[in-house]
Amino acid sequence: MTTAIPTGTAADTANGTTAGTATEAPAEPAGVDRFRATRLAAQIQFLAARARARGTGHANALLKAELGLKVSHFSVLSVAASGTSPTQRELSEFLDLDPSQVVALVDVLEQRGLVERMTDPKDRRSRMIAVTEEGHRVEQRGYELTEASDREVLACLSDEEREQLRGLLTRIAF
Amino acid sequence: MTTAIPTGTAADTANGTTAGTATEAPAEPAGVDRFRATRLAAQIQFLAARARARGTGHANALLKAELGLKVSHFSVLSVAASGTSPTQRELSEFLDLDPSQVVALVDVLEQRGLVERMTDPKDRRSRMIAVTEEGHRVEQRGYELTEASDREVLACLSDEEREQLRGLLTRIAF
DNA sequence: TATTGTTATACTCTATAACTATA
DNA sequence: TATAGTTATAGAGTATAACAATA
Repeated sequence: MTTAIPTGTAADTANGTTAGTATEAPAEPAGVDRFRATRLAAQIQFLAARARARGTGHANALLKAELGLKVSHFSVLSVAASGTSPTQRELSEFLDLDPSQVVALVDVLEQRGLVERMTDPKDRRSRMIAVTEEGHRVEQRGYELTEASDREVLACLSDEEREQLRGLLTRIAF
Repeated sequence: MTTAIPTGTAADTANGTTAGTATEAPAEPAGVDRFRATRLAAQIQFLAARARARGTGHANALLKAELGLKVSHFSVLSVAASGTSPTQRELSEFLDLDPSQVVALVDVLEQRGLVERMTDPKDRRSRMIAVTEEGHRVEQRGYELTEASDREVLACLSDEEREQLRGLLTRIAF
């Protein structure tokens, strides 16, 4: 929905002498692109927010279209499917979600038969989230979709640059 | 509020033989850190969302404490203060905000005397946002605060790495 | 007493539809 | 007719408080 950022903004090089409309001013970006020179637009915080918005929007669209899930659902499912038997409390802490949000997300996943709540025998207050076979299949497909989303949003970067970015973000995130 | 990510998680190297409590297992991260080995936690999309959440949370806290503003208010103010005389429509497009959101944000800024709405003489439907002297002072302070927030959140990176990150994110965001 | 999960609730953010004034 | 701004409103996302079961 909100992925309306027009592509091909700065890629209009190699124009040469094929000037159709008479726009010969050398360095005055058209339309809203002139704000890219703003000092706000150079702040990493601002850029990260934009990049995340694009990424989440794109991934949400892919996941919703094929699996009827959102990124938040997939996050819970993916951690649960990693063989670590997380409790809801742990999911809440690791994914920066409120415990009540985890309840709602697990409810959806459970209703679709993708996960099951199992009481932890070591602490009967806790619920360990186990993933069903179908859940593992959906998680696998969701992973492929989110990876494809990543590649598309980061298509302007080389493989090496993507790994650079992953490394830098990992150090910030943890 | 949500910036409760505990620091000093993986920095416990160089422990040698000073094992106080008998935890001699070589590679089993404690608590919630074991989920960092999840393949979800390696996705750039996931990492960017985390980094942004930390950054926005921190910047919001600083801005609210000293200026009573949020990042979204500062974004509008900062673009308006850049000498580009943006209209609300342009702010909406560049900042990925709904036009109705821009109305509310400009309302707040105007009520505090930081900006003024001026009808564009070339198109009397549009409102150009002009920044007052006080608005420029607040924007300057807000910029310093958000820069400080950036530096603190990115403290784990060297200056060179920060510029690398800025460059990569710029290409993704635009 | 403290904690996990749960429910209900409120608050914020975001998106939509209808209206006005201009074009 | 179409667009900029405005208003009201609905929906999603997020946070808070109270409760039951368990520690």
